Amino acid sequence: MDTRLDLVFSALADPTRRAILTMLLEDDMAVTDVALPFDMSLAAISKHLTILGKAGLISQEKRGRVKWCKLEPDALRDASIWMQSFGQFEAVNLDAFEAFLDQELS
Amino acid sequence: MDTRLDLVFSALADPTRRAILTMLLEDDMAVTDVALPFDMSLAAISKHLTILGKAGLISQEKRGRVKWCKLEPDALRDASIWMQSFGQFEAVNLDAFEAFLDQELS
DNA sequence: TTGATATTTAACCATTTGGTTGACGTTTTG
DNA sequence: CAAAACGTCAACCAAATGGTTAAATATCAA
Repeated sequence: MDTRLDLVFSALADPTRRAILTMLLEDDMAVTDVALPFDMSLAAISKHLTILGKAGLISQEKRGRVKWCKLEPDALRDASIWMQSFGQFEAVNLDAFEAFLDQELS
Repeated sequence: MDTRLDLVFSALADPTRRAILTMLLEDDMAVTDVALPFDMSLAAISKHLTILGKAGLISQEKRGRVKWCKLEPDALRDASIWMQSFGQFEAVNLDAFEAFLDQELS
């Protein structure tokens, strides 16, 4: 019986899934388009999206034959709060965020 | 080749390991004492501590026959930044975000 | 020195994970 | 209608994960 926190952290533990979330930061996307930049089958991406969905990190809505994926950043809140309890982290460092984005997108 | 972020998030994905970190929030502990509240062998706890150590979330120092475990909250910083960024900039598109960054950094 | 305490290592096991391919059901398009 | 596009499902596979027990290695105490 996984808790929500288990699901969120293990979803985030995979670099492909983090890359997907980063892509969705920009805009909602169809499954096929999400899969495009990855050297991996569509079925594999579909599985990753299911995992992200079960963790609550994205939602998926089917319109016609296209299934749209949408980031649900609220799901990160509990996990973020959990982590902050461990440290006196300063407010988000934007330089660091930019550096991470670059890294994730490369 | 795991990145640091992979290691941190997958370390956090296990409830036993999160519980260990919570215990260490209070004080440094010996391995045996860490293991005490868990219904699990000492060897299993030892493995969990190794995983936490490789993620940089704890450090271990041996004094005599006792190995002390110490929380290293700095390791959470990058992961925390990564997560907070999603929560904070949910609706942003990258163009707007970059414009915001330019303004912020000038 | 002998024995107890602290911890890791090795071998093993079941389950989960992350990937593949191919077949399948829908929806759109020609 | 027939064909293409979108996405999932099922079966399979190798590797990783999380646990076990038993043996091994240090260190401390009597």
